[in-house]
Amino acid sequence: MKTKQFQKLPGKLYQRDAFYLAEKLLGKYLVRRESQKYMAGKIVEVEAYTEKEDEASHSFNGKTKRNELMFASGGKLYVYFIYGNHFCCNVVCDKEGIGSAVLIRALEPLEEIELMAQRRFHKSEVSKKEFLNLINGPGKICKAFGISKLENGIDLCGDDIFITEGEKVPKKNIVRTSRIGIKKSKDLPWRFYIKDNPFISKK
DNA sequence: ATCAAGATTACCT
DNA sequence: GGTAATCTTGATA
Repeated sequence: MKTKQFQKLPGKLYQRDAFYLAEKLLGKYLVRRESQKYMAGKIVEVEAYTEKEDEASHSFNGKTKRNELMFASGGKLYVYFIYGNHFCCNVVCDKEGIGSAVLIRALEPLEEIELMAQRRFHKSEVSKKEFLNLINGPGKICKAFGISKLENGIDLCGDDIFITEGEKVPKKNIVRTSRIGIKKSKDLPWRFYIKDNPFISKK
């Protein structure tokens, strides 16, 4: 695969806070290994969720069985099930005991696009429109990458799911807005995406 | 034991 | 633009 030349992000990067990590993850490559295949996409949209002053965060009311991964040491994958249908994946960040994570909201397809298309549309050829909609949402990413409850807690420093160095995104190309799809804490500007990228989930 | 909400998506007009 | 589908979780409305 073309992306294998890139180095995995160092584990200590995930120990930083959610805002630092959210911006840092833009332009990096999320890679999912399945036997010999490596699916990959460029991270183009993320959201930060923290424990304090964030009513929309799963961690706001403290640790529960569902959200305990958010309180783990940074560098794990936190996967949750929502609306009876969809999984969403988050990068756990900060130190052990701090309940924060970065939601991966949208990717630009890079590798194993036919496999992603199979998972999403049950066919390997996609139209232009289907290509744009392949992994431009948190539920779609998990469907295409085959991420479910089984992947909850995976260590991103391992070989199954990891994030590599990718493309440098200049500060001026990072847009910061309020988050999407939540009712509480709507006004906090904790969503970040790459300016003018066609694979953003929503304007 | 019961219930309402939810970090979404696809399909409708 | 609007909403049904679908089910796990956490609080007890």
